[in-house]
Amino acid sequence: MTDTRRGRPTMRDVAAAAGVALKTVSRVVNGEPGVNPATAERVREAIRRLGYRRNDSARLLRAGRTASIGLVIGDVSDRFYSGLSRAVEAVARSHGHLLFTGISEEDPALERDIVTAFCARRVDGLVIVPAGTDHGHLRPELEAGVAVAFADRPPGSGLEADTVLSDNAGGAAQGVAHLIRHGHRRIAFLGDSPAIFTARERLRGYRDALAAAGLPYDEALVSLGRPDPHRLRAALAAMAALPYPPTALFTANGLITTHVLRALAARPGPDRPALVGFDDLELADLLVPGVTVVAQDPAGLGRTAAELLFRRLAGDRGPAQRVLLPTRLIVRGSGEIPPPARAA
Amino acid sequence: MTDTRRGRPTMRDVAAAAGVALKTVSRVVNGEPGVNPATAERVREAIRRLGYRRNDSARLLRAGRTASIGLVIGDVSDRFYSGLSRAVEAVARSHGHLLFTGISEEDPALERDIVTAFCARRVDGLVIVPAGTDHGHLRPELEAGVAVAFADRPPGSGLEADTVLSDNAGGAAQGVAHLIRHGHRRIAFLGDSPAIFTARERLRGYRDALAAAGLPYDEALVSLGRPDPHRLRAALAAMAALPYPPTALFTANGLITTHVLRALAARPGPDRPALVGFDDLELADLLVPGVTVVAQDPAGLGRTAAELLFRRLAGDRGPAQRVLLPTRLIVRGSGEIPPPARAA
DNA sequence: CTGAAAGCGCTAACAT
DNA sequence: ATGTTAGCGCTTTCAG
Repeated sequence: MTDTRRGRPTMRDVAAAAGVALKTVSRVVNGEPGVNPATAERVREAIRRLGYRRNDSARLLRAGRTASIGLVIGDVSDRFYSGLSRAVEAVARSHGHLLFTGISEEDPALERDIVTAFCARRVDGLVIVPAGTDHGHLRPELEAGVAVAFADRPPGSGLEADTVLSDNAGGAAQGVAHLIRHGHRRIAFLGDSPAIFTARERLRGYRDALAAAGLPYDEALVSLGRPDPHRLRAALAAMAALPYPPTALFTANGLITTHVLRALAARPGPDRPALVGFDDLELADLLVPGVTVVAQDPAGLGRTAAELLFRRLAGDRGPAQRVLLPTRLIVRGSGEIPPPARAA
Repeated sequence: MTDTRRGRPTMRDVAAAAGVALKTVSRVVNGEPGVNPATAERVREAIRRLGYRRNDSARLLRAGRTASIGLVIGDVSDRFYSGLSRAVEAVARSHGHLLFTGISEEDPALERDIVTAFCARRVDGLVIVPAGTDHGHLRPELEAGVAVAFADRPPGSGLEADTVLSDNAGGAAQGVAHLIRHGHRRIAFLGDSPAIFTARERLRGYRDALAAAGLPYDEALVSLGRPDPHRLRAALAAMAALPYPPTALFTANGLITTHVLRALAARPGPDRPALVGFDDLELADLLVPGVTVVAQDPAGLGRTAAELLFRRLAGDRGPAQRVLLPTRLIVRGSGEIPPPARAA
């Protein structure tokens, strides 16, 4: 009732109320030594009466940093991104930083807007899962001292920055080799658009595994493009109509795996192809057969990227690091279906 | 090379470089009228040369707001929360606000810490999915003008604030009624701890549906507690050992549904109970049978809460609103299994 | 059209 | 032990 002054009480108000100087209030608020206990109590009393809370934005402006970092991802509602986010948030918290989250919808222009907005707020650092391929606009920020770490995909345009990736090629190779080990010789690859780094890497792993087993690379067994149900159904139908259809499928990301599983369920046949997917799925163990996958570690990507970031913020000036996180093959049944006798 | 002055260039630097006053730079940067085009060009040139970017944190300190809001959720890596987050982010963006995300891990103390940290930064508003039951600490913030909206669960301790909820009781009643309609008379309820608002509400819906059908409420068929696999398996076993075991299950949240599905899969019997779950699951359509669920709309909760928040920020001083969002029954098979003949 | 001065809320540096 | 001054980077008066 007394304080209908627009807005919240400031240190100045507290000082006036307690009959001391501004700086004394500051000392009490920050627990600095050199304040007479009685005075301190008077100040605390005033703080309580006025409901004073320190304004950290103002404090940090003075300090020249913001104790906040920005995270840019494609879509929180995706399992992969949300696992990554959670880890970044945890690391940020443990370092006393707040986290801004921005969603790029995998749109390079939007990603750039978000990054710009974060930098305008002077975030101390950025963790980016890049949608764009040109990150030249970040160079001035880097030079100005903003720490940047990339996760899941490397930055474009030769920017030097810490980067944490899954072993996409190795994981895909592992998955394909698993199918080969189970007797398959005609293995289809259903992947995302080759414009996407991880998609290219996984395709590379597929080719590596084929080559290592002395199997030919057959373009008719490879379909790349947006993870669209129609496109995938058409691709599967085309492959099924081949003289020697594939006996196994490698689906190169989680969304593709689910769409393909739906397509297979919609057209149940006697010779169900084996399937190994990249990315783990919730309930994958409850499907029949269970879905064998190459799982990556989204939380590990986020945690590692954030930790690299804070190492930079702590003063590390070493050369940019590139960390590769291993993947893990989870055997559940779908990848162990043998090829039909006549096709083996 | 020229500018090794610690930190980034400021308006003052630009002014010096362009040979104008600070205020003129401010005018150019903010597109204010009343600057001679030639002068403006000189300023722009200096901005380019120095790589100047306005510091929004400083600008906003002056403006007395932060153009940011805080979101407090239990766990981004949960489907429900991530859908909600995504919606809140979108609304924040559309209003030119940045979003801080804080993860409470459903821990009231942590929630409070996060809220306090957000308020110390002077966020303009908060969207909270409350874990705590006491939100008295928010009263001063509300009085200071911070807008607050609650989502999914109401605030504790009689705080008056906009709240958006799912129709938990109605949805649960709908799911249970569906089972009753399919001939079930002994329906188990497997729910979360009654300490949780949504768990209580869903239990209420269960009882309502039973009452509406003239069926008795049998405590032996109700199990409440943490969504722990062991606890749930034990509960299911105890119910199966009853003289008249349940012929259908209502699982009151997504996690419980998945644990129960796993338990049922591990012990396949002839008389598989029907099942309806609260919360939709990814791949629920691909299980056999498909999982019938009562789906809520996490994005709707987030969007609505954020919109209410921005309405407040736009000046709405009306009484606190409470919005109830409908749920939707999705029929997929598990909820339509009839009771065994002898039990009907 | 342009600029000087004051101040947002706070802290660091220096008095007293 | 306490207070004064200056200033973080910007915008809002108000004067020229």
